[in-house]
Amino acid sequence: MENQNISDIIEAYLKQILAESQEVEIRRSEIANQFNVVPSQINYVIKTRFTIQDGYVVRSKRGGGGYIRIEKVKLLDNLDFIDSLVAAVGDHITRHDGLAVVRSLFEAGTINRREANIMLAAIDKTALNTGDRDLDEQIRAQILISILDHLRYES
Amino acid sequence: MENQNISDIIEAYLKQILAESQEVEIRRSEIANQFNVVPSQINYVIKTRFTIQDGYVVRSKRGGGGYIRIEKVKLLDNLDFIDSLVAAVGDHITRHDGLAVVRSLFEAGTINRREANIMLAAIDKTALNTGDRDLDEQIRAQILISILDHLRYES
DNA sequence: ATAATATTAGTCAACATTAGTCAAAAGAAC
DNA sequence: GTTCTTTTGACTAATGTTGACTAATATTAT
Repeated sequence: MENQNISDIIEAYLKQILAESQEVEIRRSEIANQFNVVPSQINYVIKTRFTIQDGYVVRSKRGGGGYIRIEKVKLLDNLDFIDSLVAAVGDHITRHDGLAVVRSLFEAGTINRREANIMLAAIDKTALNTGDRDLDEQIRAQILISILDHLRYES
Repeated sequence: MENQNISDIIEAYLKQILAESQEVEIRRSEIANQFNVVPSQINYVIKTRFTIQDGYVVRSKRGGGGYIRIEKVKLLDNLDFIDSLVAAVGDHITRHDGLAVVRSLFEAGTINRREANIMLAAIDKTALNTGDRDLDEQIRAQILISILDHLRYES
């Protein structure tokens, strides 16, 4: 414990605030200054220690009055299931296999029919049609994973 | 909260009036004066926060007795509403404006919070990140229109 | 009526102020 | 000493602020 690196210390600082208040809002440069590190180290801390798998959702805004907001969310009981689907999606997925992923979610009761239809609309050939099949499959994978990550918690 | 930018404050001021009275009419220079900004900042606030995607219609007149009028759009029925959103999306749309479209659907009651979050996940920067901004905006538009078309006959 | 002037709002580009990305360098763990 | 993690900083991107210039409309003078 006496040999903590600075990232661990910043992590602990933020989590201490989160233990009491559900959400922290910081100005990146202020925290960087406070701990005497470069601003981008705050991004590193967030990227490695405040992921959705850890139960945190991060939003930010640039420009005047910009901020980084970290929110503690309640993770659902479906983590292994979501993890397995994320793994199945990988970094490329065909329409056919994408449909199977959505169907799995529906059959598991994770999403209802309306939600399934929205997902399908987002990944069907109307939506994804760049002319480059490989690119379409890549984007389809990213869309699915982005949605799957949102299904990990209540919002 | 402690360090809001002035544009957010002006936005909140206008929306507070709109919450009670359906329509605001301002004199640009008066508001600029009241908040101690240059007049063109009022245009910036309107352009970034009171778009048709957000559900607002803005009319103005120059010259003596000039004004800017902001009206919260009355949603006729779902179909016209979706048509207007499809038109607003066009063939390119930024994340900012895409978010406004989803928010409008939510506020209109066309979709619920869960559905809104799925839509947002499908068009956010995690999902669309090809490295080519123009392409991202094109795909974002296609995804939104694909979903909007589904909502048309589902609801 | 027409022209000149005054009074509004609109546009656009420069500048300012934030956060994000990425890869190289440094350090720690094994 | 090889690999993984952390630290750093140069560059990028998003958003907000400002002011000079333009455009539209109304009012006043002729």
